[in-house]
Amino acid sequence: MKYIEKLRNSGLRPTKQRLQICEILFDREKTFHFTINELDQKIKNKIHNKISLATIYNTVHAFEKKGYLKQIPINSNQTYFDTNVTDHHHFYNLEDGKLIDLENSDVGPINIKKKINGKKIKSIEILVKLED
Amino acid sequence: MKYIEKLRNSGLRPTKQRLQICEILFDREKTFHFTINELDQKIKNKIHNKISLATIYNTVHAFEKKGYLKQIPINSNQTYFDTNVTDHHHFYNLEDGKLIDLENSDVGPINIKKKINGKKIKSIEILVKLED
DNA sequence: TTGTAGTTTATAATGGTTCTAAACAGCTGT
DNA sequence: ACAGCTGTTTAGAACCATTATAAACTACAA
Ligand SMILES: [Mn+2]
Ligand SMILES: [Mn+2]
Ligand SMILES: [Zn+2]
Ligand SMILES: [Zn+2]
Repeated sequence: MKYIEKLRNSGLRPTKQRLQICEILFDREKTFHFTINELDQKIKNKIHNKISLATIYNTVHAFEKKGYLKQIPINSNQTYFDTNVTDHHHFYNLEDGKLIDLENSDVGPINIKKKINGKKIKSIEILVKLED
Repeated sequence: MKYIEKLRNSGLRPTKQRLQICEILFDREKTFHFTINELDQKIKNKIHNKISLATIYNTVHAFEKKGYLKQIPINSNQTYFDTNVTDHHHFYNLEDGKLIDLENSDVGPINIKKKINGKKIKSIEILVKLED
């Protein structure tokens, strides 16, 4: 399997559950934006054995900590995660709650003129809300 | 009281509780960013009668609906609200979870080049995360 | 003053997330 | 191959911000 090495190199044991979750999360062309519940549904549809919800939470947080996933700041009752861990921006479709990536080339240069003493910028994220 | 008219004009009855919450929220020079719990604490410190937590939630949501407050998209276990309802951006201090306004003059023009068919942009918000 | 609709309140319910602790499984050394 | 260790999975409980409930209360118009 292609994820065994990746997990081992991160200090994570390549368990059956983690490998299956890796396939669902990372075997895709495009960025995957998801909530834990959406991931849980995808797992139920695509694999035959059961993975407990606790394991899904554990795995997502482990992957986040290792830098394979990141959270997206959205006001929702559920936390959104992103398989695209590069610095990038989002469209947020208010109708269906779905996210679309904006690559850096899709956005002109951002100039933050204000400075805060003793602080440095860690990230700059734009959220563009869309309506009909 | 200066808020009685404002509330009546919005179709909200100017109750004692709402007027007291108005004073805490809006009698200030600068933008107030807060969670429900922080507001609850401020209320406990500044007024003598009790306002139930349910009323605080009800009032904040009523004010949000009327456009006197808005939510800020932040990943936190609590929802953040903002008394500055204009379109503006934020610094987010990761150390203490505090928000600082960025006026539009603090940020250069933002150019979103990508278009989504049949959708129009409702808002553009930048979140600048700060670290030491 | 009286009626009505809007509001407040204590309390329960909801639901996403985290915790617990016992069973289980991957890995290292023998 | 086996033992032993430690990391992982799991069901279920706990947590806690938020929302729902429904009864008491209140603003206000008639
Ligand atoms: Mn996390
Ligand atoms: Mn709301
Ligand atoms: Zn993304
Ligand atoms: Zn603000």
